[in-house]
Amino acid sequence: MKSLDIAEISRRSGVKPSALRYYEEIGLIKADSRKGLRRQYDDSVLDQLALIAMGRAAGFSLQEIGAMLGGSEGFGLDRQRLHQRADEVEQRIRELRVLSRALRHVADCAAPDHSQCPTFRRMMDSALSRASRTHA
Amino acid sequence: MKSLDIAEISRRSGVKPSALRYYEEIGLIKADSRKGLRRQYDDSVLDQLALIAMGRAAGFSLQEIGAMLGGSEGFGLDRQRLHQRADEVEQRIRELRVLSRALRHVADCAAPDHSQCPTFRRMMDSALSRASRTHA
DNA sequence: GTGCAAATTCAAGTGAACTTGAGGTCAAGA
DNA sequence: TCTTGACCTCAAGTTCACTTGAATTTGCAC
Repeated sequence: MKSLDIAEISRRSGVKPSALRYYEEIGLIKADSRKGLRRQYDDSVLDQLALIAMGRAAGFSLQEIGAMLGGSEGFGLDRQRLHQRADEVEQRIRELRVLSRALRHVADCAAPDHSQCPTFRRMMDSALSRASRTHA
Repeated sequence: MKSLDIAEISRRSGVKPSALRYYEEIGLIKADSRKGLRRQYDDSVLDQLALIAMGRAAGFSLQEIGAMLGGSEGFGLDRQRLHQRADEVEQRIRELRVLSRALRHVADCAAPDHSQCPTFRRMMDSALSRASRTHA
């Protein structure tokens, strides 16, 4: 359980000190002690920060992420909700796979107008039908 | 090539009229005509909007998305860059897979402190080593 | 002990992506 | 023709996630 200062945490996580203070302010992470005024962190915050970054990448707000990670505090940890969140992430992954394929298609296909291309149409149509179910 | 009004586009895409006007303002989409003042859209904008939504989900800014989709305008379309973007999307997908597994793990694992759990540690360590390569 | 680079707080500022509101226009149905 | 509801423009406001700057404090190398 070694203690790391804010600069070290910042260096290892890629998150700026100002952001680390902000995360603390909104209750996402905490420094386990102070050396004078200076924050000292347990290295487990590195895990937390990695999860936070992934959560952000998945499109969750910091509040939502806080609810997921901090759920264990004060007796919470809604396991069903967590699986639901994982489902959302997997849905997002499916979207991104379509996007990746679409980008590569556009990069490779000679057709000037992709809306006519049957391959492209097939991709978009399946994406669109899935999307309409989502925001319906 | 049927024309749809802004309400219909909004309904089918899930994007609010105000956002559609905003997208037009920044050059992401365009209405192909006006009926009086009112915008009339070609239904191909539905494809574009779906791609925009996926791009947003992948974490790209509207400007970046504009550069990807609008590249064909005025002779651009950097195919290599597009493959590079697809690579980025696939990297993001890998992150999200880790997140999904981490969430399900936390939901299912009885351990109170996951930083001790070897399964969890393995996931996080691989994620962390990949992350450090990214922001190094 | 002295100096100073690096930390701290707190308030205000920033950029992205929209939304809202006020005031005006107009297509279409009764 | 007249009404009316949906659309328009343009400026200003909002939220989120931070960043920046000013004023202050302090751990640590010398």
